[in-house]
Amino acid sequence: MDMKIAEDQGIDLGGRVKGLRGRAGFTIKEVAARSGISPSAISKIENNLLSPTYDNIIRLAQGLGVDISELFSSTRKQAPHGRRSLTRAGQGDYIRTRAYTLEMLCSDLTAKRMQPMKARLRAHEAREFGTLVAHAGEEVVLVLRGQVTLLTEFYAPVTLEEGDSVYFDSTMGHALLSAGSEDAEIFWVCAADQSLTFEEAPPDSP
Amino acid sequence: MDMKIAEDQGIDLGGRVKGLRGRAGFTIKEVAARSGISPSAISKIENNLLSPTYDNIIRLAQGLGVDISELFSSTRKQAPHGRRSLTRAGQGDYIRTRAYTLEMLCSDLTAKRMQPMKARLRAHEAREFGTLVAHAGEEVVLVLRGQVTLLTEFYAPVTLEEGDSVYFDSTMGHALLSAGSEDAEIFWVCAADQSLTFEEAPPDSP
DNA sequence: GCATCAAGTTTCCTAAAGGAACATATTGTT
DNA sequence: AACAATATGTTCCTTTAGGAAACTTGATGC
Repeated sequence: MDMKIAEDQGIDLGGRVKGLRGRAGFTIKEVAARSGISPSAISKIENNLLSPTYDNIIRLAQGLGVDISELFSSTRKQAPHGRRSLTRAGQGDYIRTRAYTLEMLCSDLTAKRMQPMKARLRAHEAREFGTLVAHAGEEVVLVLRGQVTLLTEFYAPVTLEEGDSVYFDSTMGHALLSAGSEDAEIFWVCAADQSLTFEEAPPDSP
Repeated sequence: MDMKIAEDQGIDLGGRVKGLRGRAGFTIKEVAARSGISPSAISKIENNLLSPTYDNIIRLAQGLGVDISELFSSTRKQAPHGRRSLTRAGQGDYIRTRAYTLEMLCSDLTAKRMQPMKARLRAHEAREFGTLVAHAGEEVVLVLRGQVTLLTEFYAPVTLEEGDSVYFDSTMGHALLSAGSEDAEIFWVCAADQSLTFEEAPPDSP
């Protein structure tokens, strides 16, 4: 008696493959011919008797004529429903970098889609900053106090006044400076691709 | 004499994993602990000596803290690189709903990962609001002016003062009210997963 | 210098992937 | 009903995935 695999993760690749194949109107043989995988292996995959390797996952997606993401939980891991985190003014976690003093907000929540911060911009000149920073994701900035200069790789510098907001792609090099004599303060939200989803991956031990 | 695999498809999973791991600052052992895969297997994967199975691909992505699509080349949702949008104070697009007056910011950019808004909360009583709203995504709120009451499905109401911020999962029913006598004003960022990267999957019909 | 510890690799072995051929549904045709 | 037809499942077997532990390699003490 063979044991089923992979279903214990709640993924059910087999059902997904069977569904995609059925919707496309292919037989197992056809998918086998189109993918280069043997019919027997495809049958086993559909019955969750076999966990295909990386190479065969790529071939299988080709054979089914679907995007690879269709073979993985397209319903992205649903974040925990119903979380809430409150940070009172000034009560965040402070981090001091070369150019910024950051107050990380709601940092008790992990695996967030966004990271909100307040920042004091201590740099007033571009040279204080060094090179522009670039990383995956997108950012929103609202000026809370003072004037802010936004430097970006592909645009001329622009100065923001209190209440102004800006949205930009952070894969583009960027830096924020105080434009006035005082340090400016901003509200800053970053959306990162790869939120640090620290999740245990415990095999269910019976 | 071992042969390399998978590279013949031009995918180079190993290099990709190595890059992702390096960027995240993990050691092989750390990824092993986070993923539940043995260090030796991860080493082999990085050197293209082993093609991981479906289950281990999922675990590996978890261990690296990245989305599965990061491990496949084809499925790169291309975010436009280098966009920037500026909205001066008061110059957003105004939308008036039953309980809010919203100023949509940076609305000239489409396919954003986040939607920033300013909102005036015109409702002062829960009954003015009706039922709680719930939708996919996560939200950040910063109180700019006045006092705000946040009603949520699973928590007791809480009152926020100026400068306070809150993060919550918007799949949980929620509503925002002005707690003081004046209408409160907030900065509001919503992250929705609208990343509908749907691709044609045309079977070559004979 | 040697000892030590950490990061990564290799070896050895077992358990699982996956192909070829066979076995069993399932469906249509007379 | 029997008989083809094809579609799917199973068995047997070889190759490969992947874990445990031994082995490099490199950096840091003493």
